[in-house]
Amino acid sequence: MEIITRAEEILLLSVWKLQKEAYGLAIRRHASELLNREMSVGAVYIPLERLVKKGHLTTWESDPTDVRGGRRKRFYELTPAGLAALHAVRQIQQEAWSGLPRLAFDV
Amino acid sequence: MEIITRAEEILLLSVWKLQKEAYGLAIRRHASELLNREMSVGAVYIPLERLVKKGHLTTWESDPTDVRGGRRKRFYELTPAGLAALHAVRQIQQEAWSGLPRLAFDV
DNA sequence: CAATTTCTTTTATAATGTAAAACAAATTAA
DNA sequence: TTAATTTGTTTTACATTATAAAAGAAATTG
Repeated sequence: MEIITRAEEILLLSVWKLQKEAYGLAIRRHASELLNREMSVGAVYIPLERLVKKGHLTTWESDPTDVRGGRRKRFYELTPAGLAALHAVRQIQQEAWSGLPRLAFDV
Repeated sequence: MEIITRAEEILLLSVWKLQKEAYGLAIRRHASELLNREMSVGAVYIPLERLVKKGHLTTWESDPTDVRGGRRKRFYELTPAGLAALHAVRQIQQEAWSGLPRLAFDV
């Protein structure tokens, strides 16, 4: 199991969280909130495409909506492989954060 | 607060966990166990130096020990800034993993 | 003193992350 | 009906990070 990067983790979780509203700019907004800083456009679309190529996401294009400027969107959805990658990284996190001794300056 | 990468997180946590035995090869062994794969030598020493430069670790050289081949080691220790960076990333993780809806294929 | 072991540093390259610009298509307003 | 505005994606160019592999260094053992 190839371990995903933090950016990939945040993007996969954003797709998961947004459910039927998981398209580029919405994902960017949600991930930016999680990280407490504005992600650039490229920092979202490029990793998203990589995740599709890796099989962690599926993608498709919608029809335009009738809101002002509402052009066609590219939606994303988590695959079982993407979910497995998230579970794998979650497990590593929990292991890494367990059994830590006290620190001199933390007591 | 600049968010650390996953590799940096794993290395900082390894230093924390190893306490007085936190030197290059021992860190490599511990981090490799956490990740379930052998990290290359460069994948450890180069990020460690970066973490020192960023102020997340301090470092010093020991005297040689008297085991076979036991030459001088370079030790590392977590700084308060390094601890703060770990707490920051931990908080982001927990936020990102909360409130996730059920998935069709996970139910 | 040659071989072996432990350990760090360096080098070269691949992969990832990011900002900024360009492009596209829709609605609104003049 | 066309210029401006809005929403959205794609592309480009570059910086940073990750990694393997090789080299270098210093210790003990036979």
